[in-house]
Amino acid sequence: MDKHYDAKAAEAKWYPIWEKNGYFHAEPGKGEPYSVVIPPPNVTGILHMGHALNQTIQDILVRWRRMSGFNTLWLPGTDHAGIATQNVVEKALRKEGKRRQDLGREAFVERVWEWKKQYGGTIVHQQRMLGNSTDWQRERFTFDEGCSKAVAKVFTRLYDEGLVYKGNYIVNWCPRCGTALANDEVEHEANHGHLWYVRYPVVGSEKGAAGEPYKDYVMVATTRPETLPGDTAVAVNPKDERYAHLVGKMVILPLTGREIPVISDDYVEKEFGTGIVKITPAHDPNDFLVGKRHNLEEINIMNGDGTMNALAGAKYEGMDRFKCREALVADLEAGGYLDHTEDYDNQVGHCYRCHETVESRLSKQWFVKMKPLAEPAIEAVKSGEIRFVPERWSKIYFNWMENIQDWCISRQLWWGHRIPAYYFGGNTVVAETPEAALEKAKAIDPAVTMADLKQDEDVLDTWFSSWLWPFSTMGWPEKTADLDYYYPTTDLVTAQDIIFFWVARMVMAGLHFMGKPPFRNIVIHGIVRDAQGRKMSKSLGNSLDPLELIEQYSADALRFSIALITSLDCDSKVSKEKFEIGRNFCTKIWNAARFMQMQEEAAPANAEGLAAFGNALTADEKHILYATDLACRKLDRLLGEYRIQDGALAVYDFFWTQICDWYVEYAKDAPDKPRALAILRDVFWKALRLLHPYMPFVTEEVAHQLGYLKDGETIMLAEFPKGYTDGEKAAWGLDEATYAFVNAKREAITALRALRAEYKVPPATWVKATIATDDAKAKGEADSLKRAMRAESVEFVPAGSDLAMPSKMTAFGTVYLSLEGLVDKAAESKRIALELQKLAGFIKGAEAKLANKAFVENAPEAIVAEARRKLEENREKEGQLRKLAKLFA
RNA sequence: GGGCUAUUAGCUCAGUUGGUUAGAGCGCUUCCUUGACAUGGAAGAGGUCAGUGGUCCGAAUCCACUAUAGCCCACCA
Repeated sequence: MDKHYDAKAAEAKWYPIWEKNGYFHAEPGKGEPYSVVIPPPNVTGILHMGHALNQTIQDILVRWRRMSGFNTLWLPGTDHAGIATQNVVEKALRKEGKRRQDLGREAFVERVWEWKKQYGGTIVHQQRMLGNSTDWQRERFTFDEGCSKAVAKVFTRLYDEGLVYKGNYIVNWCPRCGTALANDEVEHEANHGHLWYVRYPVVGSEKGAAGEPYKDYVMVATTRPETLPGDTAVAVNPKDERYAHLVGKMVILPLTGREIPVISDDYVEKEFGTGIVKITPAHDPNDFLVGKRHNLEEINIMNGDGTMNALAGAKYEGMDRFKCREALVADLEAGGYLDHTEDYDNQVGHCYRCHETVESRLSKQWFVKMKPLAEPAIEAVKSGEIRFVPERWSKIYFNWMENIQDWCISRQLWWGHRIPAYYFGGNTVVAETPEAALEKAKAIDPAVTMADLKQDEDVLDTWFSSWLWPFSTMGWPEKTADLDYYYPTTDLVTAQDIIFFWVARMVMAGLHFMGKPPFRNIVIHGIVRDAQGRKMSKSLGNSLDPLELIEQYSADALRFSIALITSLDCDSKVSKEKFEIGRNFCTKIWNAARFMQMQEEAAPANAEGLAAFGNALTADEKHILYATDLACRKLDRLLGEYRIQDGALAVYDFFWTQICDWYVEYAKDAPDKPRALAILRDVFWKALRLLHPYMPFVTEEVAHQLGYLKDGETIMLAEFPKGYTDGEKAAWGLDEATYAFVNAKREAITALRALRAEYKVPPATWVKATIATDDAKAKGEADSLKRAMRAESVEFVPAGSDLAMPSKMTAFGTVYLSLEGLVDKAAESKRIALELQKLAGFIKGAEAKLANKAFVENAPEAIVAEARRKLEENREKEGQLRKLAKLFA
């Protein structure tokens, strides 16, 4: 083996082998299925830390299950991402000085497909760098033929069921993207604006003095004066006595002369502003509802691009909405209608894609009725059929589901699934294909031809295809073996920010169209943040690029470090240094492997293997076997509970501390080296397989280097270690007591090393150690202790012996270090005094505890006994120290 | 306004049915380069577990309140 591990070479070598040999590929049929669909990244996307986190978790679970014998499918793919992708291509067009309108719809869509062909593979390539064991033969795209079929089918079916409808509705509208947005595509941000107080004269009021043109008026407060020309009423609260006399009267809309009524509605809050609100049904969602209740006219005064139209008045027509605001305010002031202006902070909606201020706009859109879909989705989580991990997310899910709003699904874009609704002569038909639509149309009017049918211009919200992902990717609406076998999927792993966008809707779609939930467990992880806890973003420039990290530290290092900092309960803060942990661990694994190989070359491992050893093993050998057994069981349990981080920590500690720090040190000078190495060989192979889900590349490379695997074999498909059988454990004499005995022995070794350090005895100096114990087994460890302690002698004296030497108490016995060298008496005396003080504090506490009747009577016996033992021990220690203090006095 | 979460060592975090003197990694201090590994080894310093009150023999852990921070939902023109 080379002195240094070449991660880059190993990673470049193994991934293509895995892929080519079909190790990622799953076939329905045998065994127990385990399936996961990947949250499809945007086809325009590049791999960021969020993906790295998300996919590392999935790959760990998937590799673990696959090795554990499950028939495992991890299904990859990408999302066509309507707005995002269209924006990217439009941007490219702009560089050529063209707009999409110049190309026309068909040519533009063609152009987007070309873009996809050329650049759409970026993220998919990057996912391979991470080591994702996704079944690439099943790679899907939300806009591919099959998924598109599923979308058309779903739309048609919902329409037939009356769950899809087209309605005049107030929607969030992005003037820059030129499309409606769903509620959750709008981000609210703080805005420093103004509140303008405007007088609306009561009809019939007399002209007043200058600056106050009418004597009788109502005053409204508004943040959006530019919508004034669209007002069709002013409203007061029905309980507001101040204005009761006005209700039913008419007022004059300033600058237009139009007369509008004063109405009363609960929506108005008495305390806010003047307690009088202008009602603009076409430009505000609340006003829209008020307008519906009071049968008010809806006057749309704005164009789709954010400019004013003719209904705003000739003067403002064509003006941008913000320009218009300024102009209108100036005119109100000039006309004496503006009373005063206040600063006012509120929240304003912005487009989540392009950040433009969102407009409320009246338009015809398609909607899905969500209530009937939500009810079974709530039930599925309540009943436990679907489980959130961590469980608390279900609360947030319920909260949303129970207050669900209809989903606006039409988008005024060109890139996406075109709505399968066709119009002719005032009729609408909805069908999966144009042919089917024509047939339906003919049933209404036999004379209709294809040329008469006009398909709806809009496309569907991207999430309208994503919500079908778990089954559309498996071939639905066809009946397929995949669906039969792999649906419902087992785990869905995603971040909290798309619970509503995606997860909740998948649950609804799965239950509605498949009659089964799309997945059993929803695993929600945190977001990756920077060292200061800020979200990673391009504009802040605080993003870490996973590809750079792979370049610098290796994919295994990235994966392991991510796993180690991943907590499902909170967001993860990362900085570059964190990835050194993973890299260092890779190096450690490599070096340990080198050590084993070198040792084996010098003294070949016992070839007969572990079975031949019977009950002749040393305590240290039993200990490592026992620890290995524990590690296997522990990791299996932790992964089953989605405790990726705890698992990483457990396997890290097992490998580094148990194997490298202790067992390898033991094996160097083991009494029966071939046997010790044979054990190491077995333990190491188990460790590699435990590590494989976290660090697939280095484990594969080392497994081959060490000859665990031949060419053409892979650790990916090796059995995940289960620990040793009861039979093996009995034959070798593994038990808890021996395990504890060796832990105690290590404690003694550590104690002696600590004594050396405290008394400044150089590590190379041979010392004399004494241990006070009556345990006959302990005495049998003398040789091994000598080596570990670098002691020329280890003597045993009866427990309770009282030697005038520095000592430490351990579970193994009291360890004494004979001081032959020189010691700074004054410093020692001071240090001992301090320690005595500490001890006295503890003894006092422990005595009080044991004097407490309630404790002695109520606490479990073992706890009380332990407390007694501890107290005794510390009293003894105190005595020792006092003696030492005299020695140094 | 409604909901959720967090607060443990200088930093990032464990601590899952309440039970030894609260742990890990990084950082810091001291010592160690005769080969598995300095991307390493040995030892060490560092915490009244945000605060107050309560339940209990016993609380980082359970309850209440307070403070601070963060997230989500809904928004008052």
